[in-house]
Amino acid sequence: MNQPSPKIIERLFLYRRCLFMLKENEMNQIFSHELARLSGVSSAQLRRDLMVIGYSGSPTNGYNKLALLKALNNYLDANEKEGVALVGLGDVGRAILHYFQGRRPSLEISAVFDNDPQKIGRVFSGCKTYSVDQIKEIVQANNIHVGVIAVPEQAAQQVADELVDAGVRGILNYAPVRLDIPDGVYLENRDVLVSIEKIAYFARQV
Amino acid sequence: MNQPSPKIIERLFLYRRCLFMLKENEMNQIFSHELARLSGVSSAQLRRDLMVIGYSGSPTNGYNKLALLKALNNYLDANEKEGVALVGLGDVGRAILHYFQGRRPSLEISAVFDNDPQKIGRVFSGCKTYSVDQIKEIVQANNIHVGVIAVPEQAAQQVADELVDAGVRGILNYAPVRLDIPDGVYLENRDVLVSIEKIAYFARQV
DNA sequence: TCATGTGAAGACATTCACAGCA
DNA sequence: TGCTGTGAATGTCTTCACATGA
Repeated sequence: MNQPSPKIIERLFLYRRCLFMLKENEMNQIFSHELARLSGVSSAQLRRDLMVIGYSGSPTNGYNKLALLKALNNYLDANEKEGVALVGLGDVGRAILHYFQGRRPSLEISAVFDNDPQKIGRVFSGCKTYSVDQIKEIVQANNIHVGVIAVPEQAAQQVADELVDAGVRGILNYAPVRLDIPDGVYLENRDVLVSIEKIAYFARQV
Repeated sequence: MNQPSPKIIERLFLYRRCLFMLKENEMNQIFSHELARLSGVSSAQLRRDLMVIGYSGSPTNGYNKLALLKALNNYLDANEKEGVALVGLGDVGRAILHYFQGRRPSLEISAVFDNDPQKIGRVFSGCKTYSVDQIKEIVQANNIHVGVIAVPEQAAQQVADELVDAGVRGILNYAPVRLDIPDGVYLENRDVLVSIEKIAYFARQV
């Protein structure tokens, strides 16, 4: 099969999280409509999505939770631990760092960059802070392929260029600018301003 | 025309922001391919999207920036100023508050809620903090229809229920849980963990 | 009987391609 | 000529509906 779409991948991560939250329960089987309900999707969509990971349930008993979880882990996670570079330690950067660190065994923020001399050299949430001038050096030395941009809009494009130059292949951008990124680098934008405006727009419609 | 899709609305907000950034330039006309380039979409898509706001450009000169901006404002903004309720003043809540406040003339965070007695009653970024027990009272008194949830996952569903009960019609959820929300309330989820996992997944693909 | 897996249909989104106009 | 606005075509995503098997 071709590369599954970002939408499918996102839902697979979501199913995994929902399954994970249930792991404690005594029952170790779950039906597609149950997991679908927890995830907020239709059961047809859940079953269709699961086709891509090649795990099959039983028509009588549904899915085995642990086996499904294992299949999802196997499909979604890297073999070795992966590092993430976080650029910008303002409110947004700090929020991401505190929230993210330690949540996923196979993924960690392994370098943080800022241009505030007060912060450079210090350790936050177990993660050392470097100058933004060192992006290329540190990202390459640590073999990092994922970057999160949480700097003000004026600095975002330059940071993106440096990350890409250093070999980063996926970028999550919280700065409210459209980044110019070469093909082959996966980019998603998370603009709080646009998000809230959009919610407000739809809240207004009858 | 029917209600345009969330995707189209989001891009309209994006076009507006790109136009706004250009406002200073001396030229007051812009071609679809120029604005499309800045926004990172195809010119065909830009033109198609603009159909919904009913603004027409000229084949010779393209679009008039100010007229287009005005048409977008008219289409996207409410007539009166709208209030937003922010629940949770941890790292995420603070980041949103600092970033958002004062950016849009027609939209402001007009009430903040938290359960930390140290914060209740204080004013942050011009915005008074209330106890989460007061959600219904304050949201209704201020005629708020948009809520942003930035509380830990355990508290999120209850906060959502209270917001909906108070009359909120659009929710932006930063807590890493799937919320159960009645039809008619517009919901979007922004889960940092899933976002980064997804980026890492695609960064890994050749 | 009831849930899975999946071909086929349907809904939705994007792109193509061209008429019409200055 | 070169751009806009848009019908038609293409592509993608979601749902339907049913054969299959326990």
